[in-house]
Amino acid sequence: MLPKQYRLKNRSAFKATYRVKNSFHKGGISLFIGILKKDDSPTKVGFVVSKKVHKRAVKRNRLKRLMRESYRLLLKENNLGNSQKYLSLIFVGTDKALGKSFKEINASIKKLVQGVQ
RNA sequence: UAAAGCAGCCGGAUAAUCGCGCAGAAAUGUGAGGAAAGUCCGUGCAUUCAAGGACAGGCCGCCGGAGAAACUCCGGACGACGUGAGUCGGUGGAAAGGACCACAGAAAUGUCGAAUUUUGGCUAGUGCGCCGCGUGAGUGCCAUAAGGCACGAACCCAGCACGACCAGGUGAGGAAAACCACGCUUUUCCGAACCGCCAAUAAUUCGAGGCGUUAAACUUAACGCCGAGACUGCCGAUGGAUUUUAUAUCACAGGCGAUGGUGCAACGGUGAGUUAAGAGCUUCACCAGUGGUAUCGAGAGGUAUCAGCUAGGCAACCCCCGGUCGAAUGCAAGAUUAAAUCGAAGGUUAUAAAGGCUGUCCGCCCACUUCGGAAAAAUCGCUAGAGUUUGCGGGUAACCGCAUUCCCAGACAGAUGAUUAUCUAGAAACAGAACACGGCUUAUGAACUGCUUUAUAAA
RNA sequence: GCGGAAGUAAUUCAGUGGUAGAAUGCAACCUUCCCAAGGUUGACGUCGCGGGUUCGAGUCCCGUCUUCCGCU
Repeated sequence: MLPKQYRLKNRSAFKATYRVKNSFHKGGISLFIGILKKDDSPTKVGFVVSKKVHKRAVKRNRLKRLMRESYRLLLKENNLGNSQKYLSLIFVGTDKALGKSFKEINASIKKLVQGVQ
């Protein structure tokens, strides 16, 4: 789990990020990007796995934790590239990403983050 | 030894690195389950409403006990299944009444028709088909890893038209819509009441049919009664006919419904007696049910005996009986603080309308009431409880009592994770708290333990 | 978290405890010089799954799985 200042909270913040309609897809994971930053506050991140992806909470939590852990490691290495210019990011997991190992998830997240212009 | 039955145990461990929630000033402590699941029952807790009355309605259903309660648990009774250990059971009433019992069968619980009373009903259907980010076989194109895009029969379907026939018609009054027309207008819908028709049930009456008795005298009358009942079935006592006068024959009257057959089920069953053959025979014996009595048991019920009553199934269809339930909404309940507040409709004299009294009606209440939209922050509720561990006592048990010990998640885009190595078993199943608790149901990996039964072998 | 509905042929839908149906699609044949349309015939079903009640269950009762919808 990330520290609180990096977390995207609040329903309206999620709505605003989706409304920008700037998204990339890779390996069953979608990345939604919000608007550009104006001040120095840290980039906030949300992780979403819908109930439609799988019925069981354990499988959904597993995917969310893997995505979160992968992002945390990249943040720690300071290897996030241009993505830190934006105010908010949302990673959405789909049924294709379900059941994949940490290595595969990590590769997808890395490509997504470094592909941001 | 093998195969079964019942019960129990466990729900990964260790190390390194990088992380998260909560508490705390910090050090540090602590952090998913046996089912946290399904939401199938039952509680607590919270808010709103409840003058009163009537009627509906839900749930439960062998007996005793436990429990806050329960579609809960324990012990027992009875029934069913199993060689057995055991397992399963929504298990009151069919003699208050109604419905249903296909096919087969003579017949499925009782003749047929009409009238009156009562109750219910009085259009089915066919064709064309709006809308729709509704469902969508199939087809085409692009990509060929997944897939994406387009077309799309048919169905659902607002509505429109036609409308057979087994009977519908008149219509006070009310509502909505339309207008060069504002009307004693037109159209559509609802509809009290009346007339008529159809169906059903019960009661009564009448008729038809059948049987018996009596009378007349040869097909009628009077009185009484009425569940049906196949077969070239069985019988031929009684009455009759025939002529061969008999121990005969008769698709004659009549007697019988045993037997055969149908079916899930045929009016308790089996055997004897009686008889012309038989039976439903106030005949006898045994078995089953039912009722009475005695006795054992706390009771469900068991046993014995007498009566001689015999009653189809279905209540997991309606119903009856007994018991029980204030209703609604669920912690996103709700409380406090702060901030913000737009539109539409009806009423504002009274009535009406709308709203409330949270199943319905009567009855009562109200003067600001209803509906829709937008925006949503913090704190509390929130976890010490029908609690956990161990021991003793009571009880067959469920469970209860006393003592002792411990404090053991509390989030709000939502914590308990990732990687590597070793081990059990080269790969650990099912599965993640969201107010709490008691049950039920379902999912689930590997290894192990105890008791019991049956079979086989040996001593 | 709470509440409601559905599951029947390849598809969309009927179905009063008693032999599972309709339309479209599919297959074969007829018709035509050929195709379409039309006509005739046929295959299509564990009534989501598992128990129970009943002589008999798609229908009644219980459990379970899946899908969809609504409230917040």
